[in-house]
Amino acid sequence: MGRSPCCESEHMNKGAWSKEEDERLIAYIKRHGEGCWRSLPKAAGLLRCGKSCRLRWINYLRPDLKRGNFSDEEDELIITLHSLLGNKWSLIAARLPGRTDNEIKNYWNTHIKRKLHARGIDPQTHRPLDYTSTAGAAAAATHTICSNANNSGNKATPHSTTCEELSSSTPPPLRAAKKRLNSLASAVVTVREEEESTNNSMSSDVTTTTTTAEEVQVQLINNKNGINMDEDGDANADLDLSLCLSVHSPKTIIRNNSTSSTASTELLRSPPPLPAHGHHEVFLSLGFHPDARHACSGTSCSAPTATTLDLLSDPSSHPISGASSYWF
DNA sequence: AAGCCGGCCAACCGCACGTGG
DNA sequence: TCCACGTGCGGTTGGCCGGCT
Repeated sequence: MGRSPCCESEHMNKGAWSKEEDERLIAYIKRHGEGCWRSLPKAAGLLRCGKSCRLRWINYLRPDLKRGNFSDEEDELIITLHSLLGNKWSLIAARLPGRTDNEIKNYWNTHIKRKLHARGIDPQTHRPLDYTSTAGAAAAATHTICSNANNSGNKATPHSTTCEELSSSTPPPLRAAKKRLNSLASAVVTVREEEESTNNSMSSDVTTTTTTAEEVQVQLINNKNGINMDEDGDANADLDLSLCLSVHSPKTIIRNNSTSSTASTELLRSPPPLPAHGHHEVFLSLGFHPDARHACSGTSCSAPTATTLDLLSDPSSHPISGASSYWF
């Protein structure tokens, strides 16, 4: 059961915001900053619930919002990110400055879906619409299912049965690992040459076992969620999870923008050399299938249960003086 | 001109998650 | 460990608007 609605008060305004309400909200946030949404309406003299204020600010009033049509580049980026992340609109929005998750979600549903259909692409699987029941199709479907199973909506989908099967067979540590990865996904990724001994709160959780520029195997050890990540990816243990990190430059992502879910496969298969400077796109793949590590580390990433969970990136620039160690 | 229809999008709703007591 | 609370996310709704008949 969820919590009761936050705005059950009978005297709350609902529906479209008036100009005066907008001005009050903007003025208040300019003075006091964002946060404390529950108490904000009263403090700002608004007859709205906190959630409504937050939505109005984030989706409409924020000064850094980009207005106007989506560019072709943004279209392609959204398609690429959706093929990797599924309906994780907030994560996709994080990669498009000035765009909100709501805006991207609406744009996806009203424009891009149609665009992909016109191209003969299934917008959910990113596979050709006539793609039939080959092993590859099954793998792709599973990939999507895994990604979607991680979503919170949990609305029934045409694949819901399989999804439920997968979810129910997912061992608790994996669920915790997914949570963990999601939290990592919003963390800053920094690549530096030195300071390997510098430990932040994450570094006790994550140890890099190799530090080549092209691929990093990551072992999660004894983190606070109680997950034990085994680098071996032992075939006989469901609980043996493996992670792989591959590092790519943003340009490569665009260049490899594919109309199918093989995009990530290609990227993982042949990551380009790290540039000396700049920031990097990092994909995390979590596998709970014995093939997952193998899939991530080389030949194929379309393993049945390899799940690309989140895109890690930091749009702000971070000095990179090399690529010998990674932490986040 | 009026009615219908479909597209668009701001806003809402229900739920999950993180956190602190 | 449990519970309450605040926050954020993704799916859905409903009203507005323009095009068509």
